Amino acid sequence: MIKNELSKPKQTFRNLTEEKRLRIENALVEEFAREGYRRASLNNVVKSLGIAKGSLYQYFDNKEAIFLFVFERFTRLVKSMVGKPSAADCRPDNFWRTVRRVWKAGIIFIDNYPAYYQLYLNALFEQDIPRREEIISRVRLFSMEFFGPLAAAARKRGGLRPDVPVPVVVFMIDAAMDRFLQSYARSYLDDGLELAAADRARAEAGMDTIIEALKNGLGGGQRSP
Amino acid sequence: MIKNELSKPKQTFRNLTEEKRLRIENALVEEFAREGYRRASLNNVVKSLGIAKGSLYQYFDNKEAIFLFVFERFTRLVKSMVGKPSAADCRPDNFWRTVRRVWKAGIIFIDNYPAYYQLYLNALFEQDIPRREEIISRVRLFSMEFFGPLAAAARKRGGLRPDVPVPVVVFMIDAAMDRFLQSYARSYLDDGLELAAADRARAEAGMDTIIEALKNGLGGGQRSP
DNA sequence: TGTTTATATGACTACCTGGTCACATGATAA
DNA sequence: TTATCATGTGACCAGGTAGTCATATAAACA
Repeated sequence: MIKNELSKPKQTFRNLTEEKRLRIENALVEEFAREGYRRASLNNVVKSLGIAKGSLYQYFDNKEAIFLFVFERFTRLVKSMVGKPSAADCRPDNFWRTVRRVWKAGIIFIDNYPAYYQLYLNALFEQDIPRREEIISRVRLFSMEFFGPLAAAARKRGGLRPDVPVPVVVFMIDAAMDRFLQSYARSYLDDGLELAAADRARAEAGMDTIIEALKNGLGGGQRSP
Repeated sequence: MIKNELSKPKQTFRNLTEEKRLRIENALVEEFAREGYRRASLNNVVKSLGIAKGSLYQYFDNKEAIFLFVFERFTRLVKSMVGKPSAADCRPDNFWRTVRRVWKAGIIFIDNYPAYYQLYLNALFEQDIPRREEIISRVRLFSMEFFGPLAAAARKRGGLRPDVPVPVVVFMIDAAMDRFLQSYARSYLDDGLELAAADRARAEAGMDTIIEALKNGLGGGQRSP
């Protein structure tokens, strides 16, 4: 995860009272989440906030800077919720427990910040997003950076199959987790798991089934040599 | 998969020569693939085609109808490439071979029709797409309809673990396949598998590793009871 | 030939966008 | 009080959009 700031609001913005700043930040997230980057309308935002268009440009340089600022808040939120691997996470025999912990953090994140999650989905698949590759890999690399070393350690200790390369392990966990969370967040993507209702208990049960299946495989009794 | 047509072009369009019709269809796919639905510009399309704006509206009712028409062509293409389960596909001990066949069909589809695949990705994640839920579930349900019965049969015969429900089996295969194909199609989504180069041979090798891992699990030697 | 019917055209409308700028407001300092 | 400076304002601009419609063209038919 690169430390550099993506975008800095003007001093004027930082001088605002926290209340007003948060009101503006929230309105911006909501708009970008609902409409994506390109279609998001700053006219809309200022209208809903009851401030003048010019004010927004006293706070930020342009639309791109606004988007990057909002996206950076998303990555900060994710990092603060998932954190770095703890000492317990690093014990190789805790590997699947750690997977479960991070996965659950994802569920909680969506419950707490649905708009920010939607913002991320939009960034993932919309074209012409400013510095798109950079901001997406900030999030995607996070997964590899987090799970990669843990998986490598677990594999060395025999907790993971030696014939599956670490990148494939991370890929599969990430793919299952991502798709699961997308289904959880957006009902019509639901694939028959019926997570739509956003019933946290049911979601966790589904998650556990999937993690077990990742660990033990889908195949029948006999293992290949 | 519902049979109803999503959108019908006007008679005028159907009266065109095949050459002109295809030229127009291709230009439309390219535009929607590159820009998504909302930002796609019909002005752009007619300019690049060298026809008049009015002509487009002689062929279709409006932008929505145009998009739905193009998307329907995508679903038709997918269906024609994957087809229905063959007799061989239905043999329970051929389950993983069938997974491999469909997965490979996905790779070939992306190689042959990259714009159509991009169109699908846009539809997946853009907001305010006409009849979005309907058209997405048309594609997603396809996976369940195709693999569901095969998985159920394989599970009954002991080819799949009895403690993993069929929807979970389909979910995991679909999630891995989808994410793999997304990485294959779009380099910056690559998660360390290095499929970016679109090297078909390497892609198939990666696919095989993932399928094996789906089948046998990521966990170490010992199985849970 | 003249007449009807189908298709092609592009100027036009109403509306939206991001961004600008001359000016208004209010607070602080001299 | 007056002067200075940060902040707030909204009319305005250039440029884009989807969609319309009167008119031109061409083809088919009488």
